[in-house]
Amino acid sequence: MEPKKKITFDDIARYTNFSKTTISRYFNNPDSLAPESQRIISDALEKLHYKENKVARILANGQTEFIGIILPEFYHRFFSEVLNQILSTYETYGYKFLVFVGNRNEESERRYIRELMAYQIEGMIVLSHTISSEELAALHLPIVTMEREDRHVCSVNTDNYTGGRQAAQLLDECGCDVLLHINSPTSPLIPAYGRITGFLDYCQGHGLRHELMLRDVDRSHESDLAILRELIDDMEERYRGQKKGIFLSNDTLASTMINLLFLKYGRLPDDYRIVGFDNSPASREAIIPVSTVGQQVELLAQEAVALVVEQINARKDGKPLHSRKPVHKVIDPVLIRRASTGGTCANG
Amino acid sequence: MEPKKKITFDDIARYTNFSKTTISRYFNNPDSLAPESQRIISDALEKLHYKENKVARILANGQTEFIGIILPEFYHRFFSEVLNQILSTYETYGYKFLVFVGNRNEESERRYIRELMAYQIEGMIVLSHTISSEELAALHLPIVTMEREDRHVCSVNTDNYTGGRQAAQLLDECGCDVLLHINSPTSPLIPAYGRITGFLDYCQGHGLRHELMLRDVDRSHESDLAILRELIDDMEERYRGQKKGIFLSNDTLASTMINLLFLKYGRLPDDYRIVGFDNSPASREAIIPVSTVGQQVELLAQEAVALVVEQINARKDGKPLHSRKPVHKVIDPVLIRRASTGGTCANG
DNA sequence: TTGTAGGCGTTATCAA
DNA sequence: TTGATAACGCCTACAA
Repeated sequence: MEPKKKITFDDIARYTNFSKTTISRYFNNPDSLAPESQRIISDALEKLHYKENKVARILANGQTEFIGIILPEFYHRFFSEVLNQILSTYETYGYKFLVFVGNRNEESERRYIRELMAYQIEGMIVLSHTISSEELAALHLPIVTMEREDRHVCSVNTDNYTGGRQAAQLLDECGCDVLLHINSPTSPLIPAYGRITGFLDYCQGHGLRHELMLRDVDRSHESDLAILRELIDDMEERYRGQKKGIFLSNDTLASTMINLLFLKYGRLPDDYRIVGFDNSPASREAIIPVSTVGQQVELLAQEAVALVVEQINARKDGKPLHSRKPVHKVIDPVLIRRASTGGTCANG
Repeated sequence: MEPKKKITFDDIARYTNFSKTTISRYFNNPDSLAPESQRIISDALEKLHYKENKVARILANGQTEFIGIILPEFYHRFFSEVLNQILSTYETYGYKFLVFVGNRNEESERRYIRELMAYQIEGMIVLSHTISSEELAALHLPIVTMEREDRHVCSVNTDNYTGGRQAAQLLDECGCDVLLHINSPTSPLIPAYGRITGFLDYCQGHGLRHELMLRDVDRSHESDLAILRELIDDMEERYRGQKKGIFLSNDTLASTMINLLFLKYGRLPDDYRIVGFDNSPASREAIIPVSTVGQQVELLAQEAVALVVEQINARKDGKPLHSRKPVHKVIDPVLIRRASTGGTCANG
């Protein structure tokens, strides 16, 4: 009962008086075997405690069933949640995931990619952003990116632009006198930039007083505290007595903002309305539940994997990978109204 | 320049007039080649755009450099942070990680394990808890568990018992009249149970008035809110006018408790002292920074991987895996004093 | 310092 | 319905 030596098809073949080929068929095309043979082989596998070896199978048929994942970091819940949802698709597609977290430089990310290629991954999902989509496309591999520059590869992203508009609209409906958007300086090539343009477009289109406040947020909680404190002082001076609608680039930041106001006033003052982005746990668990533009992370992840798998299958059918332009799927955001904008009703 | 066909050692050998063996040596033992030969081969690799194939190498030498990981879930930051830190050890050891999240039943977890074994993983790190350590040990594979029952396999865990004592001691030093510990019903086989015994032992050893409040917390934020509200009412009735030191089983719960008190009183009342567990971002980002028994997650992860790698290496040296009893490494918790217990000083 | 030959455990191709 | 044989791409004695 000690499984010292590995049992191979050869052993099964010898034991059953079939050939290796037949054993292989038992796994890959069982119905081509006589029912009786299937039983015999099945029994032998049991008796000899056979354990399959996918490495050998890969070498023979080229299908690793591996998809590589490269994440930039784990600090933001968004990334760990995306990973969680991607991993969950194992139940649907059976693909296994080789995961790298590339919180370093360009060169180390190239090493990750080289390593992934060496393991013959069939596709890749990229959320890190140091490698250009052009370079990624040159790998000639099914690739899907999320939340990053994606001109030359397929991608799945939240409709950030609509999200930005929704946030502005919600604050507008709350009867705010001035709409503020706090974000970090963002490249127009990155999907999240749409939050800014969506916000601005809505405000301009509706003739709303507004202001874009770009600061270096999201570096650390401590620096965020300092930055937000300063912004609060600034706002209270310049918009004294006016109802301020603040749209922050993520829920953690929004929650921090609410905490600061709470510390100052013992409650969320009535001349403040707050909206975050993501619908992360932070928005639900904040001292005041935060209204937020929710990303459908589960759907994002599912579509990303689906899009990679699609490309993998197309390729198996001999279709060239780049016959058509890259596909950019867009997922609707879901506006979630909570207490930070006056509860589930929208009338402030 | 289209890399249609894969370049193999054969191609390089033909191109350079060396044998396949020599090409192989270039990768595995380059110094056994003449410097001139190295140059020639190196150039050829460049010119032909060779890309290594680790699957073939694995089949030949048996070393996948894969470590399997099974996590129970991703909701608690602890798990995503552990994963993050485990993945980061790639830079140190070069092992790649195949990750499964087993938020389902026993049978699906067995499927994960079977899949991992099929890919010839060299070791495994297990944080999920549906499969007994006995069954894990029977895999005859280097295994390390964390935060779960570990009688028959190696493990790395925080010294939860000491953590429980530290929490109690801190509350004691704050001059609390009564010490409360809120936790969910926990099996004594799980390391986290030590938090309870540590807390109780300290209280009993020092003759402190105390109470253990076991409730079904951690199911969802909403139910946690309801449970904690009830507990607050209960405490305020039974310990009216007394200084209450509350030790909660994790930072998220502690933060929620503080939020509720804040909502009730507009501040953290002076007759409350709060301590959490983990030192997760939630403790820093709470409206009042939460004192906490910090887990050294980076260290935990490093030690876990180190312990797996140790076993892998020992095995390569022909040593039997179970020559000795399983090793249980214990990592010290780090008490972090913050505002929820009156700031960095311990005297309340 | 380099080469020859066999093997790793499957799958694929042709036959029977 | 089943088999024989040659891949798959690399590694490892053993030789030279």
